[in-house]
Amino acid sequence: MFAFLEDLNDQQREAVTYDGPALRVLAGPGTGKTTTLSARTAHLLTLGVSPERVLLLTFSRRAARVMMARSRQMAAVERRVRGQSVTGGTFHAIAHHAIRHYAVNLGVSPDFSLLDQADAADVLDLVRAERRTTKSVRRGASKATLASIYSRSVNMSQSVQQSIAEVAPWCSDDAEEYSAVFRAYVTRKRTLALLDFDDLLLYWRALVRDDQLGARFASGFDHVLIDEYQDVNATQVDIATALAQRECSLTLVGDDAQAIYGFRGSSPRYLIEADASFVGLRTVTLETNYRSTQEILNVANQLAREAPVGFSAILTSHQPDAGARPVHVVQCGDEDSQTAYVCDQVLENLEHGVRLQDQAVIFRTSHHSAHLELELTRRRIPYVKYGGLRYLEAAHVKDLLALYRIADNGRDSPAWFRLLRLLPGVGPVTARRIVDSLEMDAQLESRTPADRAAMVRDLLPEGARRFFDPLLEGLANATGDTVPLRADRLRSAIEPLLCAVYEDADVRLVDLDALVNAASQCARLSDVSSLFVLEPTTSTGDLADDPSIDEDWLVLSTIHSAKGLEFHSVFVIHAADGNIPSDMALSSDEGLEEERRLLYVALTRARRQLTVTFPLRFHHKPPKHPDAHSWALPSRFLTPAVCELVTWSSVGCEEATPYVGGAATPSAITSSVELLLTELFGSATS
DNA sequence: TTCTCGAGCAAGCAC
DNA sequence: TGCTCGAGAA
Repeated sequence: MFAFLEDLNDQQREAVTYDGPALRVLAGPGTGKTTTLSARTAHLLTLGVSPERVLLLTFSRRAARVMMARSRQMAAVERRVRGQSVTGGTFHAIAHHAIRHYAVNLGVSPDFSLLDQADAADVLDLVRAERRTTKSVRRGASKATLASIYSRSVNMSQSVQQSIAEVAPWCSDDAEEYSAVFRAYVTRKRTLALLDFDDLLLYWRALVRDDQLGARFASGFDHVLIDEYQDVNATQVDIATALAQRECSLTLVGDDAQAIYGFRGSSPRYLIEADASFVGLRTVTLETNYRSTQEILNVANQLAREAPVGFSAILTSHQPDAGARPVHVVQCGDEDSQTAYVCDQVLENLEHGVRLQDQAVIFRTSHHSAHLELELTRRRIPYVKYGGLRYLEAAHVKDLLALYRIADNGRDSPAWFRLLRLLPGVGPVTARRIVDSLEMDAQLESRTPADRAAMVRDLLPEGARRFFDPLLEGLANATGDTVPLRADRLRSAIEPLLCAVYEDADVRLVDLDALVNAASQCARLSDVSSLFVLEPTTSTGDLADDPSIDEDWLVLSTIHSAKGLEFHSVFVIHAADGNIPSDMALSSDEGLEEERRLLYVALTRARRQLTVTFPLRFHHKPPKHPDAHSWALPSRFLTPAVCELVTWSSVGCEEATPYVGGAATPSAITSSVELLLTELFGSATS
């Protein structure tokens, strides 16, 4: 027997050594999912499967990296396998590679640019504006909502009408118009050689379904392993199915209790009903939890038990632990006391030898950490934040990426539009006019980016040329140079412009180094953008200010970004009703249940210490009531039965009453009463 | 046509 | 709190 098999339990070993067409591993949190998947990969390699014939699909680059490194390590112990890596990455990243490779066969321009979410929304907004001949009285969906309606229809293969009903019911009367906008969007993308995230999956699906191309693609792989299968959407299921039909052995790993991506078309039923889709599917269930104390699992189990459906697995801790600390719920007077409490506890843990890196503060939405971040900075506690504002969402980063995109795909109108508006004296009208004339060009496809830049120059107002000339020169000279050289040259070319546009340019320019560095790994400049978009660095800290390696830092993370991670101590903050569950999710039962799973994911990140906090009084910001606040209720998931399993305390407010959540009344009622009183009498504390 | 400034408003999670 | 949109001045 191979050494790495000895450390596994029976179920894990069964999963690792399974030999057949399709395997499903149902693995609750902390049950050794990563270990099992890595060991299975290592096992395959040890049996002689060559690494590049194993395809590992994950939902985050971090997961792919971890898994690939571990399997390599395990296999290396057997001394039979060289340190070569399996093929791995996110669905979108693998799709991207495949489409670049087969672009010509797929009828896609090999120079295509990739639109991220925001880019896609911009293009949609643009085609909508172009179609709006008469001034519509009704105010439509925001461009972001527009994008999510589109994406939903595509990913769930459902009508626009249906998607609107789910996402923006107030727009239901305009379904026809939205469909027309989406048609125009599709056409526009094709003309300009643009692909959005959804297109990546659609084209990949088309590829694997095609008789010849699909066979060719699939023949490159013997085994396909898919992590977090509860988070796949219909398109991804189709891809998996097509690969299975082409004789790839499939391993699906997931946990329906941790399905938290319904908003992008995922559904846990694909995992649950996998036995119907895959012939000969064998199922292995992992139930022993190696992560958390039984105290923590009891709370998670109780939360699970109260779900109307699903949550089949009840977790049992492997750790016999007499002295385990109970789960702590802390009711805080307001946000200040919540923040102070968390900071104090973190420091206290640190004094007891728990490194900051082994402590995490997790929350429902990115901005929930804003208050805490200020205080951490004030107290000089270093931290990294996962999720939230991404490095590549920063304006100046997108500016340089736009230039990179143009350098490869001179047709990329959104990139041109973005770049042109930076120039002094060029506003939306001029930029639009120039982009239009580029698109009108009969020889659109045959011109080089530098040719197009020269055309642009002629259309610019005099004052803008001074800034544009370096760009023109950068684009013109770029041909023939290596990618890193071009990347650096273009960065230099855009610097004067960015200095003129941004007041804090000196800070921003530093960020661009990361882009230039990334270029050294890329075959083409537009891949720099793809690299960042598809395999995003998970924290802003990764790139912005590389914290020195030996430094310790606290982890802040959204619940979504925390999935798959574990920490000695976890603080779940802002666990008030309205935040968890988010009041935006309350319109449907599925929405509410997804929020329950979200809390479940949050709780099960903790190994030894779990603290849940919520501020009783918090500010919110309706117009005209700058000082308004409302009184929060604890999350409705903190039911009496859950509360029996935890200890309660309070800080910054009166004696703690084990306040029972389960409020059927939304916090909006308390808040509206409070608002009225504030309006009449002013704020009580100010 | 661009730019500036103030009023009004909106809201998340992510490849 | 931070952005988008509209009005008005350059």
